[in-house]
Amino acid sequence: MHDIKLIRDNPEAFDRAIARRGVAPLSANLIELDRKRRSAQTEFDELQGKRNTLSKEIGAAKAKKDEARATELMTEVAALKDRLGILEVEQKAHEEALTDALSRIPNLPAEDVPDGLDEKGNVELRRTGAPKNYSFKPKEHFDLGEGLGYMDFANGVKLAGARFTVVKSQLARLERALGQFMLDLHTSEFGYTEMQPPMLVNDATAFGTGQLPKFGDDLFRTTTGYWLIPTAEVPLTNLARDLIIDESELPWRFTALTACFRSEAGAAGRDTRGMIRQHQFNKVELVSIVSPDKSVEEHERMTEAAETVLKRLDLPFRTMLLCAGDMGGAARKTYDLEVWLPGQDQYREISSCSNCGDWQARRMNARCRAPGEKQTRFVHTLNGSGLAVGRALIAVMENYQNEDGSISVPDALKPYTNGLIKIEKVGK
RNA sequence: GGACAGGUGGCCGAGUGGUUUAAGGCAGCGGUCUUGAAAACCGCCGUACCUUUACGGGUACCGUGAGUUCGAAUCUCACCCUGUCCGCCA
Repeated sequence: MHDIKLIRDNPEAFDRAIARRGVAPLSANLIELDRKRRSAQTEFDELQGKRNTLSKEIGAAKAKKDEARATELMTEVAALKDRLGILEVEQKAHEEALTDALSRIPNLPAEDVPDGLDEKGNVELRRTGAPKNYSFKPKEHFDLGEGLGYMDFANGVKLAGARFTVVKSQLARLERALGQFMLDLHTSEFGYTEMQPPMLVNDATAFGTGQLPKFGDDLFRTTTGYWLIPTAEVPLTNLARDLIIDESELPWRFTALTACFRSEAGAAGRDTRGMIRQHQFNKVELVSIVSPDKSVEEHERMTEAAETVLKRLDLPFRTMLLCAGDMGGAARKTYDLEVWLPGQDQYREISSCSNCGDWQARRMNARCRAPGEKQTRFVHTLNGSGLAVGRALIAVMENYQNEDGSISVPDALKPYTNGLIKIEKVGK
């Protein structure tokens, strides 16, 4: 959500900024809508004030038993009614139109975000860790998983449909270990508080983080009107909704391991094999709520927390700075972490860390106040995957595979696997 | 799911159509007093929007939305939420 006052003051700058995201100029329309809204409201307020005064006089006249005077005043007020009704409807209509228009515009890119319309414009910032040399041709995760008998795509289809998988036995154990490891890291070393939020949310919550009104098609919805969360960012960020938080309490840092549900409406045909793109997957999410002057440094800190997961797992990755056209609508600036997948012979996204500035905070009406100050300010919100657990499982499988199709357990996960150090086919 | 009771400012709580401009209290902030503190006393003490160069002025908000009325925290309707009991249930 954008601040109409800012647009009013800097219309050209606003149009230039949204142009970087491929959006046509909007400021002239918005300003006109705002002008109409304000003119209706001003007149409405004045008339309403007049009515309130007269109504009070009616009360006074009746108290004095001056019925003649009261009747006279009542006809005077009655004359205001029609105009008042028209103005109220007009004001509300303009306000709704303005809010709706503003809520559909993506966030403005930060100044240090590069130009570009799609992923080709992203900038590689650094590479960490080097891909291993394999003395054999590394397999993709689905071949490894099926070879071990621990990744069952047929039963995923049987139980649910395409883009669902049943993970079994030692591999399920490994996935659980990954989640525990990540949560422990973020809570004990980076100060995040572990949460178990609802995985079904209402309209207001889905609106707050920006899924609604534009992207409802990407979500699953229950027949009772709940939305299945596409990421724990949605419930965790909305914890700040409708609050005025004392700035001495900030930052708030939350983490959660939840299932995430995505309809993948626009991804037909992409990544159809394997577990890369599922309707349901587990993810450890990081969310920070900070005062407005702290979000830039918090963004770096959060990205470091996500990178640390990959470093501890000794998985090679690169850090990308997304260009203006490739970011999600809520973000001002986004870093993607892409993990090396030797089976696929390429880097694949495993984390995305975004600074949303005040864009979500305005939608949620999430504010803060410095001690002793009267003025409230919108908080800044940040979210990042730390990491996508399903994809981390894939990355471990492909990077730690052995020639015989078994998978070594990374050192960092050994405390979580109850003695299991190698995943291999057991029994029949 | 059924029955009943509720939802008022940061918190408690009064308020069933018009001097209510939401009483009073607590907490908080400032002041007087005090070596300092406490107590006492005095004052301040919500959010947003519109308007104004400014000082200021105005409007809305008593769970949400609609309605009745010249006028609604108060009356009507719908919905949401909370509590208690019953039923069901991990």
